[in-house]
Amino acid sequence: MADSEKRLEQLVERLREYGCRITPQRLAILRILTSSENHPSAEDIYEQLRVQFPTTSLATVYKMIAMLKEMNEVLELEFRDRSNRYDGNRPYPHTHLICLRCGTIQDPEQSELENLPRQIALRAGYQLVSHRFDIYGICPACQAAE
Amino acid sequence: MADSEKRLEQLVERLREYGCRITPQRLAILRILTSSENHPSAEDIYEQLRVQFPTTSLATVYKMIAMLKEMNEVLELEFRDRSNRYDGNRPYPHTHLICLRCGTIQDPEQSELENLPRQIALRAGYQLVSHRFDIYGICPACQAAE
DNA sequence: ATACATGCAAAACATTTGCATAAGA
DNA sequence: TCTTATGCAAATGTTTTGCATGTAT
Repeated sequence: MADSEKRLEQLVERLREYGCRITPQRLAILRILTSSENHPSAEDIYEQLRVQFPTTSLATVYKMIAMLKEMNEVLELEFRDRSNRYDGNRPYPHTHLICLRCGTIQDPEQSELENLPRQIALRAGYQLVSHRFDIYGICPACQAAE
Repeated sequence: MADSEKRLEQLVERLREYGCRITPQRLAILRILTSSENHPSAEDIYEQLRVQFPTTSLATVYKMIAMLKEMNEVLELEFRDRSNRYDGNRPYPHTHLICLRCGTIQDPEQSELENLPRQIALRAGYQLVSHRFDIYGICPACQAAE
């Protein structure tokens, strides 16, 4: 898909500006992140990475993610009871639909949250930094399967 | 405060119905939870509990929390990078304002999310279970202090 | 009396860190 | 060449679990 290739090039450029070396492992991680629509976990990324780099480690994946977080180029969705999940295509806060059965995370068509986070923050005197809006439920496929 | 006492009695009643024993430790944990406006962590609860029960353990706190979660009588706000935080007064999903500097968690006056989670879930064919709406920023006190 | 709760210690588990080796620039 | 990245192993920190002892009912 053209979109994910464009995003890949953009990320490579940003890494270069940032003074990072473009290693084959990093390129592969970026490719996995940008071509992924399903918010992979670090483990997911690692599994895919091992296809090309059988001796790679989870530490490499985590170090790359840490770097991308620092650059605000990946969105981290934290879960204490499972692995964190990552979105390298939309690295800004946005609404997520999360299936509690199969673990799928998708972005709904529209979300109309608009500037609610800003309004609420402002009203309470907070300086807005970020927000998180997750909707948890059972996805259509899991409903059909039960 | 009358509200928190009423909530406490309600919880004790629910525990009894559930077939749980009302131990002094459990009563104290409930008291800490219901009288707390600042979304304590398990550690916070433990520290307060130790005042009355110097030999108590974190395991006791966690086991009690697990029981209350099972009964849907406590809301757990999960954070991977810090401790989870708990709300025993409003055990249903609601909007949170979270200060990234001092860690305070408060509930905004009004939130006008209304039935947005339900609408979005429905539109995507999901069966709604729960949601999470967190707004992260810097609270007024921390802004003044910098 | 007896089933359930407590509290200690050890386990679990994702993520982070230290460090020697490897390899981009 | 020389600095940065990799990948192994060990550490971290919160939450969970096992089990012997204690206790509410």
